[in-house]
Amino acid sequence: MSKTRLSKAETRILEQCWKLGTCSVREILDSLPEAERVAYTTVQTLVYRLEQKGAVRKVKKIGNAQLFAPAIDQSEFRGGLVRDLLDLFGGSPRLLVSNLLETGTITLRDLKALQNATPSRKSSRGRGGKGHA
Amino acid sequence: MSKTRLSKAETRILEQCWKLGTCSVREILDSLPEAERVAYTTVQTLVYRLEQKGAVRKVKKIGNAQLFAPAIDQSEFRGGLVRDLLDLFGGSPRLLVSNLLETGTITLRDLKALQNATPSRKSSRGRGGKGHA
DNA sequence: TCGCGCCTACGGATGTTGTAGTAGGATTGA
DNA sequence: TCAATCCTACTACAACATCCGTAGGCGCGA
Repeated sequence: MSKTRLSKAETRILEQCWKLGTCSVREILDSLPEAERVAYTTVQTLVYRLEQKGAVRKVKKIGNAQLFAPAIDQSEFRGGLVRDLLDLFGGSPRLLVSNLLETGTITLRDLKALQNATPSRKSSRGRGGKGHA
Repeated sequence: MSKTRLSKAETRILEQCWKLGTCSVREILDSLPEAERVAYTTVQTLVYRLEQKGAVRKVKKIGNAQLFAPAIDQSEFRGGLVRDLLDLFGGSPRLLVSNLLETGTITLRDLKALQNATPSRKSSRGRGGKGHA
């Protein structure tokens, strides 16, 4: 699972699912900001495709409305994206962060803050957190 | 420029161009690892599209073979990718680096090393060419 | 000069994505 | 009970991406 790539629009919908938790097509549609409003059936199609790809799943039926819930974890998903991106950085996360620094996207101050905020995991393979990759 | 998004396959070809420098379609093809080998004309099409998009340009003709060279800078290109990815991290580079840390993709030690390696970006424009890690 | 092999231009089959319409079943308020 | 709603399933379709084939041009060695 979670191996299939999601398109831009699909990702957008999945994001709303994360935001909303268990939700219906209508709720997703309504949660989209004006500027991104599309037709009900458009959202429906995207949700459908997300289900095909295993990114969301049907969890319940209320009346005749189907409720969906994200089937993949946000951080798991992000991890996949990062991995993809990393490929383009020769697999070097350091190069990636370097780029962030070079372009001023992130600052040394940020990094420092992160270090302090990060529970010093000595054994980096700890796998103690939420979810699972 | 460098505003046009490149597809996965196109990016793959562009990468080879960066690796090879000025090169012909055939050279690109030959440089692809076995596993990714495609037809000559496929590479040709992709190179052609890269040219359309301004990512490579014709630089010379040897015999009847056209030589191409990358027209956009690798780090410039990467910057765009990072920006895209960042959108999915709520625009927060810190979240991104956080993810890197959480997943053990990068370590605190790495970060520290980067900090030391980074000239406290007041003035230095680290225009370093091919600093491969 | 000829033919062979490599090159380019063009075209096309197939798949994916974005967007949405329609038909018809289920739900429900009056 | 009935019509107004809302939902799902299916279909449509254009734009784009991927991958490759063919036709014909060009350069070079025999």
